[in-house]
Amino acid sequence: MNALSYALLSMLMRKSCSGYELMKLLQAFWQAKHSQIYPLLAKLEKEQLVTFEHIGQTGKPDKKIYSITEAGTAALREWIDNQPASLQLERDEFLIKLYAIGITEPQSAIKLFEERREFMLARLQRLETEMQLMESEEVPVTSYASKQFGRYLLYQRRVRLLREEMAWIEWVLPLLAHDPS
Amino acid sequence: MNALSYALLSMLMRKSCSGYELMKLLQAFWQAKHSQIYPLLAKLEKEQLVTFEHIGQTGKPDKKIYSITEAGTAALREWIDNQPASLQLERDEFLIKLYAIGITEPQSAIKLFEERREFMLARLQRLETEMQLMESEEVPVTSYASKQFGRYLLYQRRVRLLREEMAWIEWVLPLLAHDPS
DNA sequence: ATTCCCATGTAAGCTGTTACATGATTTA
DNA sequence: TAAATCATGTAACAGCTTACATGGGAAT
Repeated sequence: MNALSYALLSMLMRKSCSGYELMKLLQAFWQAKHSQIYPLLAKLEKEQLVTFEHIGQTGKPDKKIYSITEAGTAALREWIDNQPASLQLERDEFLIKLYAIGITEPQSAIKLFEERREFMLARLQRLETEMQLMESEEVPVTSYASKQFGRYLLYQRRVRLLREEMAWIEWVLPLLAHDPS
Repeated sequence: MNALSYALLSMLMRKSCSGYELMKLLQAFWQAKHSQIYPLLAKLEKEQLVTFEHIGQTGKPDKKIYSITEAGTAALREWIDNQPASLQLERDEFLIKLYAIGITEPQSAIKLFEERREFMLARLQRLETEMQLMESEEVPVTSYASKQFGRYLLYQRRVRLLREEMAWIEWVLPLLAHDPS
């Protein structure tokens, strides 16, 4: 059982999903390609941590809707409660470029930051619409009782971090523009 | 040439380092184990993007000090200027647990967040001492002219994001504590 | 006494990406 | 007409982790 397995189980706690849907939703906090997800779901099904139901569709390919089982729920709870939260890694090519920013012309540096700002802004806007959707649902998501609570906290964190990165970019840009060289 | 190769070249632009030192410094923005770094350095040396000098030491193992070559510098600049900054991924097991936080007792949730806070606080303090060290150096790091400028911006970003995550944790904790259940 | 730091390297195995494969419907 | 979306799967390869290997000096 690797981290991605638990990420899938975690998603399925909120609602039953197809592999395709899981791939989309996972982008928010544990990016994975379909070629990794489909075989893993099959493995989890073999281990009876999830089950699936075949859904025939017209005009679209058929799909499998996966649900978490009681054994799956137990395995997930066990992991959350007892496994130390070890792993935490970041892979961001922008940061590599940033480190060696002095190697380029100031113009290139400014371009790099402006592209980053556009990218982050687009992300932030997508996130904010998703959050509004979440908050407009019947069941309030802002209390521990809600099944959406964890997701809500996760999105709050992402919005905060994105805004902070935007603020950092706005702080950096003048330092590049007013360069005397 | 993968991203890690450019990360190594990027580090070597600032100063020549041993593989061991590179591994330590890389933790700041592109975590990699020594078993990945040493063979890659050998490969970069074969391609003449870096050179090394053998340094004999007493009481400590000998080491190789790697330096970036002109070809290496050119390759790095080319990558920074012309390759679109695609990749950006996060792998944080805490976020998986967060998503399914409703599955655990509020006590477990609180424990999870408090551990996260301690971890982040320790990181923040380490970073802040490193930043003070950087700022106390003779050469000012806060302008484009400095070789440390990129590193300084990177650390500024990290401090900001860490502080924001701390603020988020402080915002979440009361929501968990004042839970009516 | 045990663990950590320095310092480099190899081998086995797991994780993750890219490419191959299929195919109707919708959007640009 | 080309590309994107939905939807699943396999195969080959690259990236990354864990374990094996060595060994003195310093700190706990």
